[in-house]
Amino acid sequence: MTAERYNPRESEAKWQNVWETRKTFQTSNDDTRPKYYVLEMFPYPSGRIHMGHVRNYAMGDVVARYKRARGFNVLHPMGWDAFGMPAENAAMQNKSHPARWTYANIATMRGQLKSMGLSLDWSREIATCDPSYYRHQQKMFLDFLAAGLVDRKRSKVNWDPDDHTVLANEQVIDGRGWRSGAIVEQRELTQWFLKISDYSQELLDGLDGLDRWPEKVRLMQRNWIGRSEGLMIRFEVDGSTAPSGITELEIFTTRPDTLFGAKFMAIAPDHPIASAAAAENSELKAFIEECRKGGTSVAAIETAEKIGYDTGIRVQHPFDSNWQLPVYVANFVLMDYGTGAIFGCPAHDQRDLDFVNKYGLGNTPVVCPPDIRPDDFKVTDVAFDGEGRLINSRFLDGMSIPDAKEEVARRLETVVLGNRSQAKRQINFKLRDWGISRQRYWGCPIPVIHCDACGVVPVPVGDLPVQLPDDVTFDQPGNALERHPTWKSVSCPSCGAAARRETDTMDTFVDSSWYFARFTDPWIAEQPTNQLAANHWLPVDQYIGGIEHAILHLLYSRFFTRAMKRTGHCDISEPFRGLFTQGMVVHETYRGRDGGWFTPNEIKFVTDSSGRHAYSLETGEEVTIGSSEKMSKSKRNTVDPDDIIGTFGADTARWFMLSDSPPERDVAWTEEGVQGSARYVQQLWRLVNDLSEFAAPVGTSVLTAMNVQANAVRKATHTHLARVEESIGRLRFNTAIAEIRKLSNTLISSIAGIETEVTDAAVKAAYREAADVLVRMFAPMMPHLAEECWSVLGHTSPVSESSWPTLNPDLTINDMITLPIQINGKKRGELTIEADADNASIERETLKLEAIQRALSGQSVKKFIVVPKRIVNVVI
RNA sequence: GCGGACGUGGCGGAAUUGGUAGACGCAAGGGACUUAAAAUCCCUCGGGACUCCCGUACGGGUUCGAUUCCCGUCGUCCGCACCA
Repeated sequence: MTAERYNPRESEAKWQNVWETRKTFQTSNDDTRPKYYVLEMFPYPSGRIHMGHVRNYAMGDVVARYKRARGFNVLHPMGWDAFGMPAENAAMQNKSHPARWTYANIATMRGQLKSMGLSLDWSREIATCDPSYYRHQQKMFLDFLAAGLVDRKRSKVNWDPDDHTVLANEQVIDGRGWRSGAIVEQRELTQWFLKISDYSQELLDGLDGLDRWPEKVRLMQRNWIGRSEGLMIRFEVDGSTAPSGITELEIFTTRPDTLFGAKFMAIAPDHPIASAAAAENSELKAFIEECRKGGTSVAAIETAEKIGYDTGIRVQHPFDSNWQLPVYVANFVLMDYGTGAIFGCPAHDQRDLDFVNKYGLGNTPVVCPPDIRPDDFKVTDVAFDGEGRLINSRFLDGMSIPDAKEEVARRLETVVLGNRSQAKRQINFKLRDWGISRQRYWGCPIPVIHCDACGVVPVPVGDLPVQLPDDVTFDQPGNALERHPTWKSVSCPSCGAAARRETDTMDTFVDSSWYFARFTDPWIAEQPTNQLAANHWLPVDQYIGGIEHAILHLLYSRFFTRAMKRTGHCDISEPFRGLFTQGMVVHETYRGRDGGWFTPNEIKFVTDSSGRHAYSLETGEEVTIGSSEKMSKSKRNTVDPDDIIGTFGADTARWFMLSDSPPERDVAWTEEGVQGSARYVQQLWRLVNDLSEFAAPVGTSVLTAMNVQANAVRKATHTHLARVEESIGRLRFNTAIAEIRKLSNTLISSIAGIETEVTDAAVKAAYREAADVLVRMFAPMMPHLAEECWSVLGHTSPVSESSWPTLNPDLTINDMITLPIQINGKKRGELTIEADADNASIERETLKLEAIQRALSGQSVKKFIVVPKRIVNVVI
């Protein structure tokens, strides 16, 4: 009866082979079952997989295996986000080639992923650095160009001085490059842009429909898109105060209601009027220089002191020709938002208030809070931006803010200034166009040619792909394509004259903006997508990845899918129907007295009455146990998945990753926790072996349970099955695991008393059912162990090919239930009664309870509250 | 500064979404088996003045009933950051 210990090393390799031979996880595009597309964010081939990958792919695999068992045709592919800077850095260090480094890493990591036993369709594997992938990206770039979705313009860009390349706005975090961490500089360059801002409103509206996305991510995208409604107003310039030719100043405001509180105008240092005025004023010129210098450094942004310079220019107030306002150049006004000019109303805008307090321009409140008398309302250091009624504003007095906004808009729309309305309603967005030019070698070449005569000429589709040359060197920084001796030189496709290839490559976020579509038919050579397959499989039903892509990747993909729709590559707009963002894997940190970090492998632990202590294995020195932080090389708190899988097996690693912590939260990797999971693997193995001896043969049907014991087993089986289904459905893997453990605990106690054998047919049938259900329940989490158990139970085909157990809802309902009885909301007793008892009998039986009688101590009952099947509350 | 999330035993967390707070696990303590260890099994495990009372950061409110809803305070974490 005692089975040998389960040996994960042998079993896992064995079953991985079986799955591969049987092509269990290969997915056909012509399958009539309902489709389900589950995808985890594909990895960057950095070298080896880390615990974050293990967690991400374990979760995706549970979903994939569960949905497959439930009868869906599941698409679960894997690929490589293979272009990018680290490959070039590695090539530079090793005097090698980025491709060699990348493909070697892919081979290693593919092997590691396979050792996890993931139910992936490897026949669909893609790598974005492969010409068979990026040629299609080039084709789509040309289609986007033809459709007017691409722009080439000279603009101020974020320059990363370490990586020698440009970064998109989304890739600048706290003034630093997202990858290099270098402080980003501003440079003026001609760059390629994808016109994501054309879709600002659509991308914003689309968020409302993404009800299976985390609210947090939707909010972040909403803020990033940054819609605001307001009014563009042109102020007439007093010609006697301004350089010649300047007649008006156009501003954007969301608070036209506060126009009578205006104290000054402010324009950005790069504003054309500022430049014009600076041409005649060297002091102003110096001030503008100063603003530019300070503008981008982290320190300058943090201190954010508001400084300004009065240009001497004066403008007319739109509602009072006798009222003039001074025009300042101010460092806090941004040229690339709105018109690069504002009017300042200090009483109701903190920034403007700081500014006037510094330059002594005063303030006039024009919106009065509801609970203050207008005469008493003064603003000194804190601007008021709440609700209220208009004051000190002539014809607006007494109005609400929305009414006043409307009134100002209505009036100024009808005023004509220089042949046009003085004001027009305007919606602005923070979202900027997506700069995709990168001055790097290891990326997808932008397929255009520059001809002196014809300008920018697209590469003819027949000439695609524009392939990266192999003979490149990385002995110096910068773009290897730029210094290649011949690659650039081509003849113009249009006129045949000597011309130059574009040497910029695409941002790697372009590569990841459509890979999910390519997976639906990665074989098609003529087109980026097979429309039929793409429209069938997309959107991705469940996408799983890290929160760090909340804006970058997830916003770009939403845009790119719309652009693909517009250019006829697919017929959907939203790529990801359901999104789940998983938490990080964290680990304790260990630090020696000298501040050096220790890896978990270099530590031994001692727990005594004074608590848990860590000591260096080598020197015996006591080491400080620090907080749990994201696993990182710098803090040396990493654990290598290979070691774990080698020691405990993939199932243990997967199980541990899914238990305890809710998936969206960080999980702390602990040695004790892993050992707990490993123990459970053996416990299940013993249980299933025992059950196989007591259970009826495979295929014995359980029609009726004829006795109490069989019935109890069946009820436990179906009750926990129902909860596991519910938990997996909500991606609550931790509670699914708790329910599986409850069932196995129940079964362990149930068979504990059995001495020799079971003779009762009903009980044998119930154990057969319980064992078969149990194994299929944990199969998505621990697929290898499940296969081994399934086979012990006498099944001949793999559990990965069998269907999910059928729930019998009748067995989750009890005839008798136990209701807690409260008196005035405090629990005083319990009542066990028929589940279908009516309220009258519940009340009658409640009053018979001794504990209740005692608690009542003769007082009369005011009210009886019976919540069916939940609780009884007696109010006295 | 603006926006958001969260706060439950020694620890990770659960609570059918307003109905028995602490499921499941980790750690710890006690015991059995063993020459011993590992493995395994059994018991205890929020606090207390222990037929009862207190307890879900703190203070209030709504309710028959609040971990859950509302208001305020404190704390932690995250995102955006001069966006007019």
